[in-house]
Amino acid sequence: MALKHSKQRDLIKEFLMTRKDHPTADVVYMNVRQQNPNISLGTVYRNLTLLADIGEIARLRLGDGVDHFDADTSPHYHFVCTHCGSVIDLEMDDISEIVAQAGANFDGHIEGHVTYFYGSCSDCKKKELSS
Amino acid sequence: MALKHSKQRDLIKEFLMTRKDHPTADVVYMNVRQQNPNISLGTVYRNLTLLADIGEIARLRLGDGVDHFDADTSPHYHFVCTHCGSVIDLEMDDISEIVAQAGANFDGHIEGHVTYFYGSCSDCKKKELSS
DNA sequence: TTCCTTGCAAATCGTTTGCATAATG
DNA sequence: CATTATGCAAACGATTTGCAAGGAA
Repeated sequence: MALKHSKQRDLIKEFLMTRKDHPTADVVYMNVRQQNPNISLGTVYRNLTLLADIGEIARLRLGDGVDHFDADTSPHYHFVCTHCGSVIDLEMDDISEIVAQAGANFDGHIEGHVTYFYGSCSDCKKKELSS
Repeated sequence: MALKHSKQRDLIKEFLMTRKDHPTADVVYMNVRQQNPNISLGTVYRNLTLLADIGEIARLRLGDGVDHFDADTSPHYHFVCTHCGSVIDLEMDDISEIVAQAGANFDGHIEGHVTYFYGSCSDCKKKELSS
């Protein structure tokens, strides 16, 4: 299972690093195909999974039934707009103390947590007000 | 769209109320079929979705690719064991102040958040130690 | 040459849906 | 009677996988 270089994998990672909007596998596929029209969707999925497994990218499960991917693996939280589906990084203080709170009355071992926020993004909020 | 009574829906809700382990649609189907062998999986899905939509049950998306359902709709948090997949209720203090923290530097409107914790449940933790 | 990676297509899996029939109010 | 709900099977959408061929070390 030694990792070998692959042009496709490089392309996928490079593309992901240019985006801050947490694209899905399909969006990655559409875009990467412009550089390499022969790349297959299966290859995109395989590489996204591989990159996520080795920690070079993050896989986001945001309850919309589709996985999103993020080249930014630093700890941060996401906001999901329930109107337009956009996924936005939040600038907020660390809340990892909730892990300690969760473990206080629990006899297993808590390794981490998944948290995301939802509501209306600023654009959709404006549209609501003006309608 | 007036709701009509249905024996199947009652069965599903009753079954769910007897369980604290947050079963999936398939588990509901398997069990409810013992009372009504003719019930179809489609009916189980339709009713779980309906009950979740009207707020009588909660749909849990815990990143394992399968929806779980919970008859307990009171606010509480869940723990997911990454080894055996079990889903357990946590007894912990309210952490909804994280919504305010998330909104501090955000110009959209945050309506809520999804949070769950993961790690090893007490049983799996024991097995790890003894191996 | 070894064996990891790809492209392609078929397969999987959870979930949804169309339709004719049955049950409810 | 007007409608909602059901059973069945087919359809779906996202993701995974088997396989033979291609590419990296």
